[in-house]
Amino acid sequence: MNNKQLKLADLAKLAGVSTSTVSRALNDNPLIKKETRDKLKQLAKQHNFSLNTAASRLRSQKTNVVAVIINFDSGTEQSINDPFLLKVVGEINLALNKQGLELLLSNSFMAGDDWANYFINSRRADGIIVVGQGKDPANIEAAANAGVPLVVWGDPKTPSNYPIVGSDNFVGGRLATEHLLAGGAKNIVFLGDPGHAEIGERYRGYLAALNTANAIANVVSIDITSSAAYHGINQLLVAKGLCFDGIMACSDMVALGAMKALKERYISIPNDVALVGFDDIAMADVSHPSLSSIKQNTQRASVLLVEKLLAQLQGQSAKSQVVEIELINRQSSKR
Amino acid sequence: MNNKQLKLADLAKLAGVSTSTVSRALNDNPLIKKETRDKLKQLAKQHNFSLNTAASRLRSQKTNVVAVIINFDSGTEQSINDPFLLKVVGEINLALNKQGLELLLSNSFMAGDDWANYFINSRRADGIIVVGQGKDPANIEAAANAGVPLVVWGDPKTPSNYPIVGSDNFVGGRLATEHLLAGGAKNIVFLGDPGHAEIGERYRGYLAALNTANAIANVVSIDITSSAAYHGINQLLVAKGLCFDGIMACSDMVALGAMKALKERYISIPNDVALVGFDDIAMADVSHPSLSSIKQNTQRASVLLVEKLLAQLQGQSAKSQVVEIELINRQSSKR
DNA sequence: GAACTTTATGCAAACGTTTGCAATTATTTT
DNA sequence: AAAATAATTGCAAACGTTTGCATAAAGTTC
Repeated sequence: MNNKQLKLADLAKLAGVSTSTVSRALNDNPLIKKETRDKLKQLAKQHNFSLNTAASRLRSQKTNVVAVIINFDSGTEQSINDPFLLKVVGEINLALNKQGLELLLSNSFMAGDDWANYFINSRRADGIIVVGQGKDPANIEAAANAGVPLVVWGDPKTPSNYPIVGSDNFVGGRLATEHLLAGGAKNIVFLGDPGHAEIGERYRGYLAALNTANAIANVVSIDITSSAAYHGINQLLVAKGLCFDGIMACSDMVALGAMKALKERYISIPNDVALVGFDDIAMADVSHPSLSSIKQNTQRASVLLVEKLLAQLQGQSAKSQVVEIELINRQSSKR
Repeated sequence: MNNKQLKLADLAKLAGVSTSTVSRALNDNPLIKKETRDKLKQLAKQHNFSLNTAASRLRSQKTNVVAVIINFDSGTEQSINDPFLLKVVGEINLALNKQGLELLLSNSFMAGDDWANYFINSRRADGIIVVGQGKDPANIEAAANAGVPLVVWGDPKTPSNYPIVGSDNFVGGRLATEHLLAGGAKNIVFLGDPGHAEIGERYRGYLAALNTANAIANVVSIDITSSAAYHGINQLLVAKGLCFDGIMACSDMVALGAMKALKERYISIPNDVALVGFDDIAMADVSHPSLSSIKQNTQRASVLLVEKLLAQLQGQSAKSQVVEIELINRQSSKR
């Protein structure tokens, strides 16, 4: 390795041109003759040169970095280890990279409350992708009002002055519930916290389906974790016995926690209780019985999120958008 | 929001001091009187000021950013969506934040082959954490030889000139196998690719345990994905019938894929075939039967990784370190 | 109270790019 | 062939911090 770090000026000297020319060449600026551009790029590669991004960012006021914030409700035990959220982050990473953008992974612990300040004013990033609306949109709204390029993964139907991309949670909830009803379930428990935006929509979808079928709602409001679900269902069984024959879970992790509780009591799935989850994480297919689920198209959503952020970075505006969902029919609901 | 972005000089003018004083104050430099420091910090907060990191990085030659590279073998289908890898990233994120460091999430697609160049020379990050050794350590070695502060999550026993933190895979493999043997299994399949460093160690642990018990080895070499495991076990069953009564899987995802294949054929777990996985991901506890597994202490490992990286950033050296593992005994191996 | 040490602050020069504008060269038009 | 236009390249001034050194103020010693 070279002892001292090459800079633009050194490269320019080597090539016998000015730094401006090299800078432009490396940025593929058509002002520079194609021939010269290619020669300089090759020289740079040859000498293992790479631009100092700090200097570049300082001068150009652009970072090519996007901050991704995993946004938790303060009350939840749901953590950065949640498989679905991490899956979304993984997909966003791929989508960003495809656009030549880098991903600064962050969370409310680092960023504090004033995201505009922490990320944008400080030139850490050009824009923000928020994963999860949380119960309190104050931070997001503040950032959006400050004019920060910002997109959110969440419930697209929530009125907002920033674009939200997410699944059609209402339809998802309805589909799942209708599917359970069609399978013969009469007493379907909704397992999850309707106070959370996305889950609230799923809940309303659930209610709509029940309403059409003249069935009665039954909510067990719990935190979005599998262990909360496990305990929630356990408690319900202890308190009231097997008073239900279907569960619409607000997430697959929650569904799996519920399944565990049922299996431990030798309650048959799907015969005694049918179950549908939400998210279609890898585990759903591998669990036994395999878990029927509403599949969220995270890949498509991630591409959309990045597109909409890019649009904002270029001064255009962007709207919320719903991503299609799909019922994945597996064993846990088969009758 | 203020129309124009405040800079250090503006703040200095407001306070009636020089920019140097403000800069030092905000960096908590003891050269500045405590009283002045506090006053200036408060002023900064009041005006929603935040340092331009681009300028700061340019001048100070430090970024406070760590690049995390998810390092895949080129041949594998294992993806950024792998729950275990993402879990590790999540833990590393927390550990970094605790030290005031930020996390640039990357992968070989963005970084190319010359990591020293892409991350360090370009001042994108001060150091690198590589998650996964991959089969070919060339990129890692090149970066380490270039003097880049670097740590790796992987098999700590692999000889290297860079610190590797990871579980005691040999002992893990041995423990798992001994556990299966103790449960009465005679023909234990090792499910995984021993060519991979970490898995190779697990395999050797498996062999050691078999050796002591005079049992015969049987390897089904597959990619580290649950679907590869599913198909691998299916094929084995088709080809040779139920020729085994135990499976030591190289990961939980792999174990879950195998379980699915077994259950579909109504092979009882653990009675006909006992199973132990590796990683102890969330799913292991939630699956049915719950999956016995070798628990990797990712949290502790992440803290160690960050510590060792920090040491290198401060010019000290750091050694590879083994993190304790633990057998989590669940239903899939109960006899 | 002069000479020194200690403490607190300011001056000004970097850090390595990008980019508006000027300058040069090559090409076309008259 | 001169004039006008187009195509390339270079000059030099930013971008907003940090930091070595100089300076000023305050405290200590003889």
